Amino acid sequence: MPNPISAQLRFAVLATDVVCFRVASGRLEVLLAKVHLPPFYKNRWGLPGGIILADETAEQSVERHLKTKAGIAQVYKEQLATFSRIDRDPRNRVVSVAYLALMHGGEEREPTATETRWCPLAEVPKLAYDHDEILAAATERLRSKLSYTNIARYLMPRAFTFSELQRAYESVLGHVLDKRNFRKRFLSLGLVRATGKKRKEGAQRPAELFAFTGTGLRTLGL
Amino acid sequence: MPNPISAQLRFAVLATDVVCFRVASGRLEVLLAKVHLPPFYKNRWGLPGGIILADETAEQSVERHLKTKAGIAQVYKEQLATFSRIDRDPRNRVVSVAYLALMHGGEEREPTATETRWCPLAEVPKLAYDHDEILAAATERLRSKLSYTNIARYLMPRAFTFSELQRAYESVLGHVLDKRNFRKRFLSLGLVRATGKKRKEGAQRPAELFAFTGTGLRTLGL
DNA sequence: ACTATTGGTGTATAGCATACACATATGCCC
DNA sequence: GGGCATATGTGTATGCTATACACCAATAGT
Repeated sequence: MPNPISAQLRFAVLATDVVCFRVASGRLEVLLAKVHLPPFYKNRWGLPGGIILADETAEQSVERHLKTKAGIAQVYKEQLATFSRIDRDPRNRVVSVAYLALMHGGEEREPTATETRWCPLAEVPKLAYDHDEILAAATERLRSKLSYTNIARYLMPRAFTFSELQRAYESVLGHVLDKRNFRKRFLSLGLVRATGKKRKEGAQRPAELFAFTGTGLRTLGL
Repeated sequence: MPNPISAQLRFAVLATDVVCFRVASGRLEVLLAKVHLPPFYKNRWGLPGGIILADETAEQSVERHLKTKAGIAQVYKEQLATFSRIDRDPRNRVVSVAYLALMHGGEEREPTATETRWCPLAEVPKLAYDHDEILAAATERLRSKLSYTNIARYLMPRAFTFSELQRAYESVLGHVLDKRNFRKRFLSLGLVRATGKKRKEGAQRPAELFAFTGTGLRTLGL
């Protein structure tokens, strides 16, 4: 059952897929979207995404699909890679430009559609299409960029404690870090600054609140 | 004058472009292809590339165009990024998946078509489409990967002297390096091994020949 | 044998990443 | 109010890695 649009074509159709991460309750979560496409996929999960229209860029396509499917806007995005395996879509030839998107969990931006959900990375089921591969690429990109950029700023709210920041790192990297060295590194590199405010939360010493310095993504060691 | 193929479409056409580098005579060169497309471009230079067919992946498309336009095959390739600005092609909507390709200059693989040429990076003219931007991205990728991978292996022939390897680095990085530290680094990381052979070339001490160890791309510091 | 040219070698130093243990501020319970 | 539980916050010693730097060696040509 070839799709009538691409069946007449000698060329591929272009789409985008987004791997949107957040850290919530100290866990790394991915945004998933329901895929219902009998006879190939029945009630599977996949990444949100869709066609690139003739009058939009890949990035605009990502924005549109995130907004439409999950009510998410204004998040950090970067292009990941383009996936072009010939049989990656069982219906017809679709080439997909994949994006990595990051947001923070504190802001209570829950998906509007019931057809999307946040899923802890460790519990992601087998996904439709080649989305497992795309997710793996995104995870790898995020992991490595955490070490040599300040990309974590997009996973954190405006103000945060060092414990929260460290938990974000640990949940992405998958291993624990030393508290003192962690703190020292961020402060000596000037990546974060104290806001002067404190957060009281439960029966313990109040934590100082920090914010990332500057704006935008910064690559270290340049 | 809209292209008849894409004019009927709501969607973009997909293409590839390749930035193919080599080091020859101690300079970094890039492969250019002639673009003749009145009234937009008259005898301009651009990157080699072309359409992705319905039955080929992006990588296969790159291989096909490199082979067809310049007679080049069997080179290292990696995906760079996808360029989707709406007006990047003046005729119609074309989204391009750009690739970085590397080869060594020693092998005398000269372009077969007269419509392509090797151009030293420093002398590249203003290119057609958004190819300046693509070239800049490729240069940046190569420069940075040189520092944290053994990607230089694809710019070198099987056996080479340390002087040749260092000249390759210097021509890409654009600055000179210390001979002793350079050598020490490659040997202590086990990236290269001595072949035991020597090359006599002119009125000076013969140089020992080295080869890269292992196979494939290796990322350091893992 | 002398010269010109490129090849080849070692050490000292500074900066950075890592390992590691205890005191502090709060809320809660008795 | 005193003691306890919990998360916050701090400094030093050590090893490794990157860098800076100068001289001798082997050959070809004259």
